[in-house]
Amino acid sequence: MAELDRKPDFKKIEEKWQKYWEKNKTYQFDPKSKKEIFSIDTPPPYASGDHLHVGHALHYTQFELVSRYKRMRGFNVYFPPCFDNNGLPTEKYVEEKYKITKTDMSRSKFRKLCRKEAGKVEKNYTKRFFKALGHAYDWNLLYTTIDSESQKVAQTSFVDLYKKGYAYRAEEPVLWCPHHQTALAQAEVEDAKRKTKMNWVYFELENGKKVEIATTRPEFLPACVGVFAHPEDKRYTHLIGKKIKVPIFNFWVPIFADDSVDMEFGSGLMMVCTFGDNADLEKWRRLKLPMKIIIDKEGKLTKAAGKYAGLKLNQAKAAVIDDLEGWGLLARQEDLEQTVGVCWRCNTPIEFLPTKQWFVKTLAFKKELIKQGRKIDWHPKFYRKRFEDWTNNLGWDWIISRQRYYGVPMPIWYCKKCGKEQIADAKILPVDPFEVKPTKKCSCGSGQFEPEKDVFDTWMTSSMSPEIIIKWLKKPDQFKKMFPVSLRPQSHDIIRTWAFYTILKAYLHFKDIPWKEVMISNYVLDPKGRGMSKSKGNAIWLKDLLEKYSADAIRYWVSTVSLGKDMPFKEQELVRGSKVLIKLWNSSRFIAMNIGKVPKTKPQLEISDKWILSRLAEIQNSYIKHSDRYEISQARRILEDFFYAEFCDFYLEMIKYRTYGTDQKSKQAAQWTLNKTLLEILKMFAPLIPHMTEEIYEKLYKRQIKSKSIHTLQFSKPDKVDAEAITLGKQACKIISEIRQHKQKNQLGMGAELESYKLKRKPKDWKKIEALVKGTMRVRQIK
RNA sequence: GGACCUAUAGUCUAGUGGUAGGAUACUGCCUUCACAUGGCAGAGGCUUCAGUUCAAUUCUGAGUAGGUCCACCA
Repeated sequence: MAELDRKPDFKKIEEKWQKYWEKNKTYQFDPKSKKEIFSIDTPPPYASGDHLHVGHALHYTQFELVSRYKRMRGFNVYFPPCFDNNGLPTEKYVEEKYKITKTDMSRSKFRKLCRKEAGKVEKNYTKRFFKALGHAYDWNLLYTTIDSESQKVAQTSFVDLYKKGYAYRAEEPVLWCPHHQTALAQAEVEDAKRKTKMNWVYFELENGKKVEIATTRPEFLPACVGVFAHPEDKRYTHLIGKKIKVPIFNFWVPIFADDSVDMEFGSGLMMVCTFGDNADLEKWRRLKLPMKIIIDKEGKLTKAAGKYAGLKLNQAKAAVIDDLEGWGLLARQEDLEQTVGVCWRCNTPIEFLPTKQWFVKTLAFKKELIKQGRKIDWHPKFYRKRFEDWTNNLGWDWIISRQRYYGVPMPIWYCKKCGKEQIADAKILPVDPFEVKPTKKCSCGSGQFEPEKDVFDTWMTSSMSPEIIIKWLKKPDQFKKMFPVSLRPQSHDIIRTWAFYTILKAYLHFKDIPWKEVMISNYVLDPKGRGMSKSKGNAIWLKDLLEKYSADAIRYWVSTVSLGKDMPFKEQELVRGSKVLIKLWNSSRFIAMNIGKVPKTKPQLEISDKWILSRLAEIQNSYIKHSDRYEISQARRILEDFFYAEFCDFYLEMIKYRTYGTDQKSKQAAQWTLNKTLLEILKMFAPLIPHMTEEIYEKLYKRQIKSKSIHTLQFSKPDKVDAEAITLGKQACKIISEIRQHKQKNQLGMGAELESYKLKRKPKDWKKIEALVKGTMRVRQIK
């Protein structure tokens, strides 16, 4: 065995092996292998900037550990890297970086710019993130969400859904972000709390009397289409069916009765406008009220709002309140805590705007989707409930069209004459309808078409990620063999989007589940427990950590985190990781110095050897049991406890008197046991700390084992456990601790020789461990 | 309003129907013999109440606190 340096140079070791793995294609998928395939539907990181904080490191490393573990469990691992460079984030990134808006240039020019920028970011990510952390991707399998194969899959998916009657176009009020000026899906709307004012406004009745109506959105007065009261509200029953005059605008609207009105809220009278909020929309739909639209796509008021036309919503609100006050129509104002739906990207409150959009039928399949969800193994399992809650509560079909530039084009044209849509033939996909014309004439006979301007919702592509990674269209045989894929790792915030849409698509296309298992990972919070982000200024950057700690130490920290729990980031966890690495190095160094030539055949083992080998077997069993359930942190803890508290603290001390001594048989038994135990320990640590274990493997084992890398080895089958050896070993450890305490109390070094020692209590089988204890603690006589 | 998760030393974390294990920080002792980025030792802890039980930190119920999702939000 070769010797190890006194101190390891972490950075040098890391760079060396990162290069080696790349050059040797250590993690390449082997399509010819007969091993069972384990495929991972990797989450694509947004290539929209270079903000890499420890949260990303955690998220991506958590399942990267799994890929390494599965490889060593004997699977043929299919682990593709990927980037999401599609959709809004990229578009916004480019707009911000160049200080432009997308309308400043042509669509194709803008898209080129987006691709260029995304490409730069991807390179940066790869080098400074995935490779710097030693991630075991097969880079040949790289995909991005905007590349032509992904576009083809997304478009093919749409064409298939259209043919099956699951995709339809309709004009109706949709959730609208005035900032991004696009329609949004329900999943893209989040709640935000804010303070606002409740305004008590006077409306005038037909008899000239005034009544108060409370509203948070007086700017919507011009869109008022009715006033509602509860049918049992005695204050107002006499008004039902009569008319009421809207202040400032002085038009009359009817007064209706409806159960949904809360008598306690406000004055008990509710004004309904098209569309101030969900409740308005609901009543409009149910009661077929008229529609008065007073806002445009930018969130400005239209001509229908009279003198307020052209103002933005919040300006209009201020102006209306001013006028109400000036004319004595404002009874009073109250502070109010309000929750509003906002765009998840820009926090702009969403509005309702009727527009023509494409939808995918979703509401009709709620029951089936929940059934599909139950066929999938969720880790941890309680997240399945969240999927079901979301599915049960869905109120809208999925809007798949977006009014953006950068994204996958929708393969649709519209007849200029009759307006009928023509969907591209599956054979010509991917297609940009701006660049290609339909081959067929419209059924009305016209050959003149208008291309669809909208692009797909980014989830239209992402929801097909299992199909994309295993090449649904390019390699149908492979697809058949590998679908559903093995594992989807993802974070919990996108269960309602990514997980949901992926399950939906697999069902609509194949009546199947997309993956067998889902692994939901955590958020890293800052040390005070808040979410980490660049904008909050509390992010801890990976770059800074990598300057201070080794990649393996960071990976070690990841392996301490349990699934399903968000955790605040604590730097002290990295200190522990660094210590474990040093301990592993030093113990290996000690073994290398003492091991000499390893006997080829199994020698006659002594009691301490049998003890540590039995314990090793027990550890191997539970390590595998936990890892198979993705309980990486439990597996790691069991392994680490064994390595520290039994292997280093006791076994290595137990064999010193034998390796330094003259009894060759005893020495060889110790060497044989050391050699085997350390190798298995290294293998179990290998997925967690790949650089350090590879370095030690190279120095100590490469010559005796054929494998070029520890990472392509498999875990050995655990030996049978010798129960007696375990009991005796435990007793020996207990007695050794007792003698250590004695030496400590008497201010003796641990290596000091003792003439005699009297045990507190002699165990039953003392004879079997007497020599071991005496030798280890250097005591001549034990009574 | 409904649902889910969590509650263990200053901090982080394991575990159990019967004396709660470890890390980190703190204190003390120990440097020829792998390791001071070390070894050994010390001090310090089960959210509250009720129930089941010979016995509850563990099981059951309720409460409290924190986190999360959904609904409501005129």
